[in-house]
Amino acid sequence: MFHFIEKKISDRVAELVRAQFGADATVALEQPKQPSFGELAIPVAFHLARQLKKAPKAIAAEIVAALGPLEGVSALEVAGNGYINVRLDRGAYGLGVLRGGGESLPQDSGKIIVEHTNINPNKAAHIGHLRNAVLGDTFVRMLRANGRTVEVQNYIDNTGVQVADVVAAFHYLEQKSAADVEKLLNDPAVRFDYYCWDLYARVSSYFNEHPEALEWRHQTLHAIESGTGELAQLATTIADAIVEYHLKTMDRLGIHYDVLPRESEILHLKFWETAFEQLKQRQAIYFETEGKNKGCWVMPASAFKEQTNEDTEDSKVIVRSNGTVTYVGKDIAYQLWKFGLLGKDFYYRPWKTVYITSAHPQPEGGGPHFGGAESVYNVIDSRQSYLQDVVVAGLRALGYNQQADRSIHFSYEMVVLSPGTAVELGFELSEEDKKRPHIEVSGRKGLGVKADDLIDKLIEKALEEVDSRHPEAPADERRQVATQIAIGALRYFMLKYTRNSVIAFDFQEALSFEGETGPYVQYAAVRARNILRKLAERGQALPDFAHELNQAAFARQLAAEDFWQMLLIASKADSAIDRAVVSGEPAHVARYAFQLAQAYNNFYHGYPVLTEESPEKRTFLLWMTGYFGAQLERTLGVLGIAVPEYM
RNA sequence: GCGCCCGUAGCUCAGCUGGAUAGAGCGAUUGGCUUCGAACCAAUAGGCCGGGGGUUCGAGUCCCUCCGGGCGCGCCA
Repeated sequence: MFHFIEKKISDRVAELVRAQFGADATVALEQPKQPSFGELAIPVAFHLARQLKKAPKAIAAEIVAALGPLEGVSALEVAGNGYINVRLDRGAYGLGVLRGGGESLPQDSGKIIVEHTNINPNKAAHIGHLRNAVLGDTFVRMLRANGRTVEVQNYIDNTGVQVADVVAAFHYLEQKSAADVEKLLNDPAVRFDYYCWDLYARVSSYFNEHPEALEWRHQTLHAIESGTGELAQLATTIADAIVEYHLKTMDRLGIHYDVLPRESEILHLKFWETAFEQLKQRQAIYFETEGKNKGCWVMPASAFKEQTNEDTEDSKVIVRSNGTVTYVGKDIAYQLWKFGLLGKDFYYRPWKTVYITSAHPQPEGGGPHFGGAESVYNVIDSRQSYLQDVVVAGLRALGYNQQADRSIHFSYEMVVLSPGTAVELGFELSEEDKKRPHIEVSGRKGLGVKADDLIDKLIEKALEEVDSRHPEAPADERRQVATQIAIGALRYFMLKYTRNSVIAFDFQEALSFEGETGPYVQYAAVRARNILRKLAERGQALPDFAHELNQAAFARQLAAEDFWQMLLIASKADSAIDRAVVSGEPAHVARYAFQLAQAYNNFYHGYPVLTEESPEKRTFLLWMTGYFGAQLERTLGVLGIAVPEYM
């Protein structure tokens, strides 16, 4: 509702400013510093002051005079040095909310692809991957809540070095056959992704000590690329198994995908070759004949760097002198496909719970269509921004400027461990590491907190609490509630930080259920439900709000400043989500959820609903309870957090 | 060396395209359960917004510079 009014006023003022002053000022609305100033502040007079060479205060007064009465607005006041403060008509506003006025505004504008998770299928997922997946998934939910059409992709690099290393480790280091690995996979006593986690760390350190063993990697990569032989078979088995583990881990967090595009298909369907032709034709890349990049196809640095000293040394190699393509090259091809610009498509088949790409036509034919989006968000950590710039430059060099503008690197900072946490996990730190403010999570070193371990730990902690509060409840139900709380805590923890803030992971903070946490918000939602449940238990029916609450009743009840402020906050969900979408910042939604919960907890504490004696007030309080509850649940839904039956 | 990010309360972080008196949570101190269950609420203390210049009617926010920290800059992905 708030968002609706906001837009209406903003549009109206912008129109007037154009007509009255012939100026094109952006009419952004602000929240007044103090609630007593009103509900909205329009600072437009300040922006006009410079152009018109007039005092802001005078301009503001002119605008107010020209504006006349506005629907839903009870007063416009010039305040401070030139603010226009807006006071809303409380009765009309309350009634508008009750009638569901302007809640959702459908605004579809073409398909948006969001790619996230993208974990190398060679080991278990860790907290760094969790941040990626939770950010991506929440952004998807935000977009959908905003009325957009979204396709979720999780890219699987099943033919890369990381997979090859684990394959080599099984084959050369452990001397295991494909049958042995198969046996290991089916052994219920073995967590295969955890096994690979250790194995990957082991082989990485082995490579460090025995550089000559790197030949294993080359052999394996070669075998994987040819797609035949035992090593290739082993790679497929391992990568598929690990991907399945990742899907299960993410499923615990409520994270799902539409399609899993795989590197192997990009290879076999020759996506790169097609892109290569385009790049050569448009002269986006050139064949280097001298210098250190001699014999390579390179992209000139001027394509992706702001300023360049024309030094060819800065160019980015796309095709190596041995004829193989780099990761960035493949990524350009993949990005072209996402926009439907490659002129090629994958084949798809259902696999587990999603669609996965295939190199061969499927018997049923038809099938789903993926890719061909209008804009693309790649959720990738900020360390890869340089490479993402190169990919975008590739699109631009091909003349796809619009698509380049709509290729968004949805970047975020990494998750690191405090030295204390690293020690707690049983890692031995070098003297150098101990001095550092934090330690980078490293799959190669096997240094990190595994996603499933953290989830399990959170569930156990939540379960202790649930057990002591609800000993009478069935055990499986208690576990269900504890799981929802644990996931709520984890998702919120990953979302409360803005994207470009480094998260220094700390168990104590992550395991907290109090204060600014997911469970705090869940608790508020549960409390609202409890009141309504209690009402039903007493055999009382919910009033017919539309019938019993008219504008005058709302005006009377909302005259109380407390109620008015509470209703305002509760009605700002759309506004908060929209702002978060525009700024690409899921943390804004998390923050709003917390503020909403705070407001509700105040309401809950200050105004006993069921014992209220005044009939009108009681009806109003019940309505507020329902509305708060609905807004809390909706916001939590956008955050991917469930509301437990009880807490 | 070049590029990007960060520096705000003891700790962890917000602060929307520059706007009115800089905010939360945790921790600390104090108070509140008579079940709409306290995973809560209330109150108090705590700040040269890293330093210095500048732009502006107005700067935590923009520009320059310095200091401190992180991350990139491969014919790895």
